[in-house]
Amino acid sequence: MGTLTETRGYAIGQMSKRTGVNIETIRYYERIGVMPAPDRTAGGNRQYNHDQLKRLHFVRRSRELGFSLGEIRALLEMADRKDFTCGEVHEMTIGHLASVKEKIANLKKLERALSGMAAECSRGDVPECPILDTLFEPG
Amino acid sequence: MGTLTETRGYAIGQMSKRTGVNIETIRYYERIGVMPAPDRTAGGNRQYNHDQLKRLHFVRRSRELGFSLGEIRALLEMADRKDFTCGEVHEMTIGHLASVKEKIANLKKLERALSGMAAECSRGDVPECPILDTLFEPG
DNA sequence: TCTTGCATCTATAGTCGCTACAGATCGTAT
DNA sequence: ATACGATCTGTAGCGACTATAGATGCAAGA
Repeated sequence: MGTLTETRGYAIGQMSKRTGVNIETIRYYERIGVMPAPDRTAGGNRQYNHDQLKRLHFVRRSRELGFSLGEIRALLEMADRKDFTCGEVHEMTIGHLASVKEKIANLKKLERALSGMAAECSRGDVPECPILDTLFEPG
Repeated sequence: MGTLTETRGYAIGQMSKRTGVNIETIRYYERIGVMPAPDRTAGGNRQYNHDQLKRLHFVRRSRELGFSLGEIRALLEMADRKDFTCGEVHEMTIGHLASVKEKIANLKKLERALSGMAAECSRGDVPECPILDTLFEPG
């Protein structure tokens, strides 16, 4: 039965496979306090429970969305204490969205600059290149 | 006259002001071999020449365009040896451009996901939030 | 029961690109 | 001569992991 599996919990490798988070990274999350210290087997191996699995999913999904571990810690602390409001979470999300938009804008500038440089390049076999020339310019 | 200034070279602070690169960062570039070890005054202060100023400009502009220090080192080595061709530089630029485009695409995905989550949020004073719910989901 | 062999353990160092100290010395203007 | 800012070295910290070494744990087969 699944019940037995549940009471035994998940080994770190199981957690890794289920969430896609690297084993080393899971231990790292524990070290920095993003994940709690789990139970241990008699021999000292980590044994996670279902809540901890959900928590690790949360961390991974948030990281994928570009939240920093600091932001994730803040979100998790609110969720742990249950003292958050939906408005607070919304605010954090909007703030993060703004920084994502800014990053996109900056990268688009880069994209234009790189395309421009590449377009002016003859791609020839010659040892002179407008790209390098541009980069050596002071302005 | 400017000639005197030129023979004396630039102190690290001058380099920093002219290029916008932090003093600590200039020393860091020297440590990792991106910038050469400059001459020193009798007392041991760094004295840069005009070529080194140009080189630092190159590094800064390339960093602004998102090239890694590894890529910059490669470009500089080619330029130093003068054994590069325009086509090689073009190739590196195009490769970098591709990774910039990829980053933009990924960030746009994030942007959509974050906007979607924020839109479903009531922003209320209630301690329940569809954003957190979404993040806790396994999928 | 023993052995094989993968999984996991701890601790430490490395990555990238800086940035921030502390405490000493240099250089220059008055 | 002195004051003061600039620069010096060396080291440690950041964020978010990743990699390694060497020692164990654990489960399954003979």
